[in-house]
Amino acid sequence: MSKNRTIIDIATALGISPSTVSRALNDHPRISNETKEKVKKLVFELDFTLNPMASSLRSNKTQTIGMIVPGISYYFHATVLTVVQNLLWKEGYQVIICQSNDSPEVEKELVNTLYASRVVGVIAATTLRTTDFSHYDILTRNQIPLVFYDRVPVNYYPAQIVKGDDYKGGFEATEHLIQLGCKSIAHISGPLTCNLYKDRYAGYIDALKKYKIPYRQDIVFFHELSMDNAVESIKKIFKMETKPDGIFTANDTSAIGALMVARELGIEVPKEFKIVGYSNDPRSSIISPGITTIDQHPDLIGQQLAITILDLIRGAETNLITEPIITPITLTIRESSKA
Amino acid sequence: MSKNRTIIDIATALGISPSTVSRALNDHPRISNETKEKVKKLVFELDFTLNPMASSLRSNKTQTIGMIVPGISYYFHATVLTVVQNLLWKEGYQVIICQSNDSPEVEKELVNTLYASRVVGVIAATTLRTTDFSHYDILTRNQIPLVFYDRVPVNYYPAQIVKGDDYKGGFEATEHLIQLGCKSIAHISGPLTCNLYKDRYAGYIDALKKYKIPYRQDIVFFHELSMDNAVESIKKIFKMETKPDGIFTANDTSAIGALMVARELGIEVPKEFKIVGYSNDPRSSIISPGITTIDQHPDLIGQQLAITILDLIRGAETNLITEPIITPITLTIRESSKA
DNA sequence: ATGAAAGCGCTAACAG
DNA sequence: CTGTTAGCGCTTTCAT
Repeated sequence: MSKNRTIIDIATALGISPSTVSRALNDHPRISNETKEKVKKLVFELDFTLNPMASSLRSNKTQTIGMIVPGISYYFHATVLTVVQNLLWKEGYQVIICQSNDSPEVEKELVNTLYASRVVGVIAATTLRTTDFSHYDILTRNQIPLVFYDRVPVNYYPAQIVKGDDYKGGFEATEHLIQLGCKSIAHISGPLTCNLYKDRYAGYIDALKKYKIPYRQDIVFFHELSMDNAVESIKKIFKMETKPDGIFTANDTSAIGALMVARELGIEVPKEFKIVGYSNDPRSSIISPGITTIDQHPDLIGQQLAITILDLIRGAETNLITEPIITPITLTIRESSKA
Repeated sequence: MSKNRTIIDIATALGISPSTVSRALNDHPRISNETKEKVKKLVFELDFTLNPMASSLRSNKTQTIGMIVPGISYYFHATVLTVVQNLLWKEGYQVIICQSNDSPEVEKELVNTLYASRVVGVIAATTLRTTDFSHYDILTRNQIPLVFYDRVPVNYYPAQIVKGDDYKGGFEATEHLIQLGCKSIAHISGPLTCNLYKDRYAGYIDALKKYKIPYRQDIVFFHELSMDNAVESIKKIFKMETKPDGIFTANDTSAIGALMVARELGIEVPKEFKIVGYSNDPRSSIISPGITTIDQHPDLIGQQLAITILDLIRGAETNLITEPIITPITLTIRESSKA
């Protein structure tokens, strides 16, 4: 194991002091350009890098940003992660990705570990069932910038929020079905404790109101958005006397479930029954008929997250938390909702 | 910002020395159980955690493992990452995930940065075009455990390898088509510089040989496995005088492409043309007809990776590199290859 | 614009 | 089994 070089090696080689080398490397203003260049040249030649542990220990600051997601492999989060990680890496930050596996207990532990690791910022999508956010207090209390995205606190919490326009998504999905002539539109929603479903549901309701379509409680479902649950609900729908002629589901898995049940029962989509999902999961474009869905543009959300956390970290003195940042959505029309 | 507690606070509160606290916390063998418990109790009560920077600086060891992947959002890698990250986290390691975006230059930079970060181990899937692996030397030269998976060095390189059984996958896919009665089987492969495609291709060849099916150069394609490339190749196939009656593609995207072209041209799958893909991408089960494919069990690969890197890290003194570890694959039969 | 000196919080010899 | 003493490599006063 070749012993690592230190700042002292650079200093002695150049006949200057370690502090000067340190300052040169950190672009300290009161160091002559001449010295800076001299130092940087040698550092480059020797392929020297500062020991990040030593820097962090001394300055009590890391270059690490924590990111908490329910799971890496969900399409939406994977895409957000990809963008965030790439952008922050370019800015010299390590991103440490943590998975809550949708467990509030694990989430709590993750926050503590991230805090103990002295991260300089945290980006988090909470679990579906997190209603108490006090385990994040340790961050806010210590002025560690915190940005929530996607699944965010429903009530006030002193952290920045970045999220897709779920209300608009719900509204446009429903309006689209109405404009296609649907008279009775079912809805599969997740639990209303989660902002995502609350907002999409609100959009659904308001679209119905706008077009004076009566709300039918018997065709609106609230449950975890798994395939099994979806299939069960859809089957109920198709057994009703007055069947709905369309459905808006709060995720694409449920929409796929709806399509499968319809196929099984010989109900023609979109002719007899129209479907709109949510998220633009890759599967929704592959299945036939393709499923109309709301694209949340996870890449845009990722970009916004990177920008936001960097702003907060760099301007940490001033309190920069603003109103929630809402990113746009796009209704993506496919065969499942053609006229 | 509440000042963080140190080991000294614990020591003075308990009337012992900081080194004893340190040793107790690190489960040093020559510390009395009594003292250990006393220390751990207080540490628990105060919610104290060691400053990882200080520990790392002093011991010149981190608790960080680097992982290099082409991209987080590829289904296969996302699944592997999920498992690896969860398992290593449980063992007290941070995983720092890096994306090469399939660029050898970026990959090189990542290795250097990980080395500079004093990671204690690296897990890597190289880019499709990495043929020179010398940028990994900095790790092996400094005895930092290195495990390649999926895309691995084709020639000898002194690092552990974990990979799916690509040869067998290629063989079984092809044999399956033959047993279904196919007389002429096309193949879409990636570049043979990459072990994945080399091995799958070798399996294809050997299955043909075993069943005495002549190799037709005009129906075997080597190119990047994108949808566009696949569509182009398949169109060529269907224009031929003697059309093949089946195809084995080295990934699922190409298989989906094949299915789409067939659908467009009114060629019935599986009746006239049978398709087998590779990877068991979620899309392959959703599309209709469902696509027969080779499941690589990314979760098993992830488990094996976690076990392997931990072994290497913990037994770093002895050189533990073994022959490549080959994980099993499973032929997953769907409608695209029914008799 | 630069240097000298102190010390971040911890672990590891070296004692005993 | 435990305490004492040195640093790990860097940044940051405080000097000049």
